[in-house]
Amino acid sequence: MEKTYNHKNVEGKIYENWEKKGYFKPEINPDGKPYCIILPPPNANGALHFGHAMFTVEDILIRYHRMKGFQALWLPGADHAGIETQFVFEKKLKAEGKSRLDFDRETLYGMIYKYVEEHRGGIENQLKRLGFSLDWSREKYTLDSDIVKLVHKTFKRMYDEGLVYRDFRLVNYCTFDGTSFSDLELIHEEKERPLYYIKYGPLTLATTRPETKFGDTAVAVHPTDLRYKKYVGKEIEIETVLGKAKIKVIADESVDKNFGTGVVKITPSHDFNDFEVGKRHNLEMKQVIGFDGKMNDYAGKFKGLYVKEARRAVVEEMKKKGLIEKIDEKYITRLSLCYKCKNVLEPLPLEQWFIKVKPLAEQAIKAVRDGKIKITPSNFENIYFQWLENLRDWNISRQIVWGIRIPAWKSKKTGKWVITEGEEPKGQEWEQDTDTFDTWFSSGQWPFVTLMSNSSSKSDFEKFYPTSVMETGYDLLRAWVSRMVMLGLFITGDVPFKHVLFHGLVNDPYGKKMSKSKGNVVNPLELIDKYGADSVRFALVYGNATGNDQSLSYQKLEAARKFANKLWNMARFIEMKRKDVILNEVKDLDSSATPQNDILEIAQHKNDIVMIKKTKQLTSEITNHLDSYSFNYAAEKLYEFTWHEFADKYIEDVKNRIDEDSYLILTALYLILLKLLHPFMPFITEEIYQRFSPEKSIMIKSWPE
RNA sequence: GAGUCCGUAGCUCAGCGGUAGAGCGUUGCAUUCACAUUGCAAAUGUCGGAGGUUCAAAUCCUCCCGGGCUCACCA
Repeated sequence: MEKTYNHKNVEGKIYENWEKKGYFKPEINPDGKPYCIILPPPNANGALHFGHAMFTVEDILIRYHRMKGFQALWLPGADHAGIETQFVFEKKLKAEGKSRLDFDRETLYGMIYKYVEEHRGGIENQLKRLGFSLDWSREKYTLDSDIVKLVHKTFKRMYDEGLVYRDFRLVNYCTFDGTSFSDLELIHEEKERPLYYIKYGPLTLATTRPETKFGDTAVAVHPTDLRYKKYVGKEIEIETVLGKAKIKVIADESVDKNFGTGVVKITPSHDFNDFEVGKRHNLEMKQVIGFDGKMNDYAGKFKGLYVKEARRAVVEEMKKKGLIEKIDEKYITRLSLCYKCKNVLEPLPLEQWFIKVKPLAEQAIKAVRDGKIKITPSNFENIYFQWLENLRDWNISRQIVWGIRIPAWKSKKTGKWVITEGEEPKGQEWEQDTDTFDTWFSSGQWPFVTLMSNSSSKSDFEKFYPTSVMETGYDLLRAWVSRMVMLGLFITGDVPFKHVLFHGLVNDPYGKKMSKSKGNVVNPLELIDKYGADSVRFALVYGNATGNDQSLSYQKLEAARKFANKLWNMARFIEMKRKDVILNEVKDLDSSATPQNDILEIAQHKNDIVMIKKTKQLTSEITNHLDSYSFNYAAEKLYEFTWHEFADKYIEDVKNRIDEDSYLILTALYLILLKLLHPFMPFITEEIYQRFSPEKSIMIKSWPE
């Protein structure tokens, strides 16, 4: 053996061998109980980042269970990542001087599809570099035709059961990206925005958005506000930038008497609150801002101006006409921004498909309350409950082409909608909805659609559903995990997973969130090159409690690398002593004839007996830690024991009194350590193991007892 | 505005009711006999602050201070 461990000579070769032998397939343990984790599908177009590297936790669980003899399935997949990917592609188009509007739907979709296909293998190879024991033969993609079919089916069934409806209402619309977003996909930002006090005939009201005044269809006051009681129910005459007009005064509970003047303009087409007020009072909807972000006919001479320009122009005009009483320049308002392009989102009225979430959320809450799903760390349960309890209906229509097109068809004759499982309805002329599903609508079905669509093994769904654990970053609790619970329960009648396990984020060495814009992103692949995958994995797990964020630590990586080297040299010592003590050639040092109990029988020396006991104790500790998802405890304990108990004390002791028996005991105990370490550091442990026990793999039914 | 997490050795973090821990760093000594080293030993903390509960609190409760993250349709 070489004097130091060199991961570069080992990792690629080992992984290739594992795959070739089919070790990652659950079928290698045909008699075992099923154990299944579905990999959170990375963006097919993306690159490896630390969120993915944290999936190490899943590999630890899978390897541990596989070693224990479970039929362990870790199912990989990739997500088309709708708006995310289309956004990247449009940027590319822009760089080439083109735009999405230059292409028809099919062409654009085809181009993005091809573009993604070119990148898709990348992320998969990167996951392999981390040593992940994923069953690649079962890999799925959200745009696979069988997945799409199942997603369509879900939508149809929800529609048939009254959970899907089409409605005309305000959506958060990005006029730059040309699509609406769900409530989750917004960034809220506080900004200084002038608050204008505008004269409306005899009244004065405060607003940050004077340019929407063309869409006002009422002015509202609080029902108990004595100041304005005499106006309620009447029409008042007002002077506007476009001349004289009349407007109704209404009374509504939602008005805050203490804000501004206690008078609000009601613009049902451009404000969420006003939309509700408008509904209550049967107000007319006047849309004055178009989906292109420009003012339309209602704005008179301001037509064609972008919202920002229009605001400036309107304010100027009002000032001239003496319609502005005062301006509070320091007013702080909260804006909703597009999470992709950071522009201000416009609430615009649009017909969309919505999912009635209440009945689904109730079931999802119940599943956790009843303990059918456990969440670790448990404090995330509160966030889960809180969100589901206050959930509003889910807008699932996206006005982009990159995604699964909604199987809804509108009759050209009657204008009525028909939902199918994907095929065009017959009989008359139909027009398909041009929108696609919110990405989370398909990924929210991931656990059951992946298992159902794996035709290679028809019983995957029966066997592995509900899956054992869903492990992911806590940032996906709402967008993804809660949706999986809701949709999984709805379609299958059972929870999609029994346990949710959250890991934290990996920040940069200074504790700052890694982001491209800050330029502090570290590519895990570089670290794998430098320290080896085992060390990266170990460093991510060691010294960090489950679910907590951590800062990338080069010291920790270095420590893990040294640990790997230590492990290597322990093996080297054993290898070197082999010839000295063993007279007859022993090929397989891990012969099943020397499990712990048998060693105990040949053990005579007091120190050997003690060490055997200690190792046994260690084994049960590690087993317990893994069963309770305390990966950091397990890693720390293994590190401590291997180095400071086993190497520093025991090997030093045996060194001076080595004979055939003590050698066999030492080797057997060392092999136990290797096995306990294998889920954490798969490459080096397998490499060493195969040197001691050729033709075998450390990962098959080898967990020590 | 609400929620949530964090504040423990120089740094990064474990510990979460019973005499303060790890890694890295620091300081000695030993060693090249498995270990581009390793081993042995040492130093370092009123466990963010103030109250409270308890025989006992870094650990539970309350408040405050500092930092992170998340959520939220007040014009």
